[in-house]
Amino acid sequence: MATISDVAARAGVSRSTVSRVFLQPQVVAEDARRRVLAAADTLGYEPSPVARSLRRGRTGNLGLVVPDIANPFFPPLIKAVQRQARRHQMALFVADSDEHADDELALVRAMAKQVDGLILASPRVAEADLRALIEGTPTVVINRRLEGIPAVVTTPEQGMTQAVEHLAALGHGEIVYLAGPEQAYSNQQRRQALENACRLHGLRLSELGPFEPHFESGVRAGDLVLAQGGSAVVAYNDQIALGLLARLSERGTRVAQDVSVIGVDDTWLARMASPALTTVRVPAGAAGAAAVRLMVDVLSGGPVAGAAVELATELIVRSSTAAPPRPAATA
Amino acid sequence: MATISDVAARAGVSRSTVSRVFLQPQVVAEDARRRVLAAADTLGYEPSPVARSLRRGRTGNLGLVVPDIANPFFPPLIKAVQRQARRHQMALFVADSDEHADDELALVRAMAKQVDGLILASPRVAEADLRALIEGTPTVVINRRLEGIPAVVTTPEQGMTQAVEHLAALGHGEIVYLAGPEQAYSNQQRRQALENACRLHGLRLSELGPFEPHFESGVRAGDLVLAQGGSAVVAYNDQIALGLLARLSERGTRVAQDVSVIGVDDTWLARMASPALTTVRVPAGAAGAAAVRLMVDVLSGGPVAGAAVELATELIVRSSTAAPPRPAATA
DNA sequence: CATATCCCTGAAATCGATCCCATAGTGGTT
DNA sequence: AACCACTATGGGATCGATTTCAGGGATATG
Repeated sequence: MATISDVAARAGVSRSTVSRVFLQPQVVAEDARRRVLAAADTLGYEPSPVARSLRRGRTGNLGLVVPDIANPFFPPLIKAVQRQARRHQMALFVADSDEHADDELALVRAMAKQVDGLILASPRVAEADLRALIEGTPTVVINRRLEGIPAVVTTPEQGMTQAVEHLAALGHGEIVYLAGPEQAYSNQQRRQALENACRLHGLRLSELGPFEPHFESGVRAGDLVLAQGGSAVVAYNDQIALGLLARLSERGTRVAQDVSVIGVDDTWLARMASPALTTVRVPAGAAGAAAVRLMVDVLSGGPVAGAAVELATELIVRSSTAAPPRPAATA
Repeated sequence: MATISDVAARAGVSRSTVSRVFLQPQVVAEDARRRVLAAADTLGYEPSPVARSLRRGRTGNLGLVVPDIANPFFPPLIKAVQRQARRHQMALFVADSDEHADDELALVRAMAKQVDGLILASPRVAEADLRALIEGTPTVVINRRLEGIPAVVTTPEQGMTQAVEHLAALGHGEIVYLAGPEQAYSNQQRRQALENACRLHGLRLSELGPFEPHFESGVRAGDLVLAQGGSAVVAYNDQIALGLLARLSERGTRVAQDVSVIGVDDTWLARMASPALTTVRVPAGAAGAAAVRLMVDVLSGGPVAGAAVELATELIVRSSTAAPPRPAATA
């Protein structure tokens, strides 16, 4: 690989000049600039990002840690982050923690020193560990609140309220919540929103779980729901809801007619399921983009220590919800 | 952030000694080692990966570029690569090219100099561009053959042959192939395998497309299939097949009974669809792991220039295939 | 006691760039 | 002619580590 010195020698200028040609072309004389570019071209020279990072103290890279790439909620978020990062001339490095706190820590540790900023989506790590680790690395979290750390959170209140109203309007009197991972911030948030809405509209709420946010968990939940009875189910996320849908169909229960099911996230799977899944849309892409914007503010020294961007959610009604089989106490 | 000099000063040793404590602890005297570790601990020192990379000429990072993280085929591959990389003490950086050749080039360019090796999954980039870009960066490709570049390819022959045999045995006399992106190596490979198998078993083969490998393409394909008629369809991948399934159901056509559908990839969606999708399993995880192993060989100077690992595929029969509605010419 | 051997340590060069500072040269102004 | 302002360039320190090489000191050997 050619270095800046090689180019300088070939172009008959100093290293400084070569450097300038790439950083502030305007200040270099037309003549010298052309010679440098020609030399760089024939030598196939490109500035070493590593050396540049060392000297500058910035890498131009952003890191993103997600709990599970296979969860269809995250790809749109990742894509949005990548697009937004590119817009600010930064490259994005993504890592997957496999829903595992230890791996998450290891990943954060590996990344922290190689990126200018770290975006953590739905981190599971214990707060103390996390704080210790990101000491010195600008960090933005998505879907978790940590005092003093800028965050983007989606607020389930609106969506969950709409969901409860929707079910109440259809005549349901009680709701079963299929809980997500106990330590997940989103789970606590969603449960709380659901509780509040139910209290407000006089619906009974029961809970099953916790479940890992996977399709298989939903399948397992299906049997529990059938055993316990219940006409309306709200799942922690679409994946669980879809597993539930599959299992209910398998066991001869008609989704919507017999049991109404609502998911959360509105991943593309919700649309493709049959029946199409009624779900609370969570703006994943918007959250990712907002996180990058926050990060940019942080990096440019903005006073955003505890800033939090809140993004609303909304219910998307499709075909997995309907009036309960035997009219409940509507009147 | 504390530097090696800070630690050295605090521990009362030279920078060399500090460095050695982290690289070859055995050669440092017990006493000095303890002092250094203590100093490092209180200062919260960790060697700067950037400086280390510059000096060593290696970053300890691997890069992986995939065409679409949202395609459920890739997450298992990504996870496998990440796991395998970790096993070799390397961190993995993932980037998504959005099925876009230009973006892919830009990503490769951004990554190339910051990683020790690059793994390109199903690259769409034109061969010449690619070769120019990876000049000087050890590269392994997955699902594409490029003379002289080590590769891991999945061979559709076995799976496609089994698929054709399966359909033929059920009594189908012709197959419609829903093609993937024209320039995709996998598409050419799969079409070819299908052609050969059809010729061998005397089935007629027709083709629709090309389609982008998305659910929506499959939906669109559904109408084309219905218009043209045909009792058996093989799609480029599961996503297209699932879109097809959804559309056929929507239009009142019963999958399996009226039209048999076979996908390729065996992503987890194939299992969850209803009816569950018969599909050709492509070992994504194994491919990822194999790619890392190849990469490690390359990096350790092994003579693997043109090496190619081939991974077989197999048909997984589920519920989307059945005998054609009116018995075809079986006897 | 002199010398060889082995361990441990530090000095200094190096990786490839950036960037501050000094200066040579040019042109304009009085 | 003297001076100023300004532009383009080069020299050299620097980022934070690794690594080679040489040497000091302790121990063993003759």
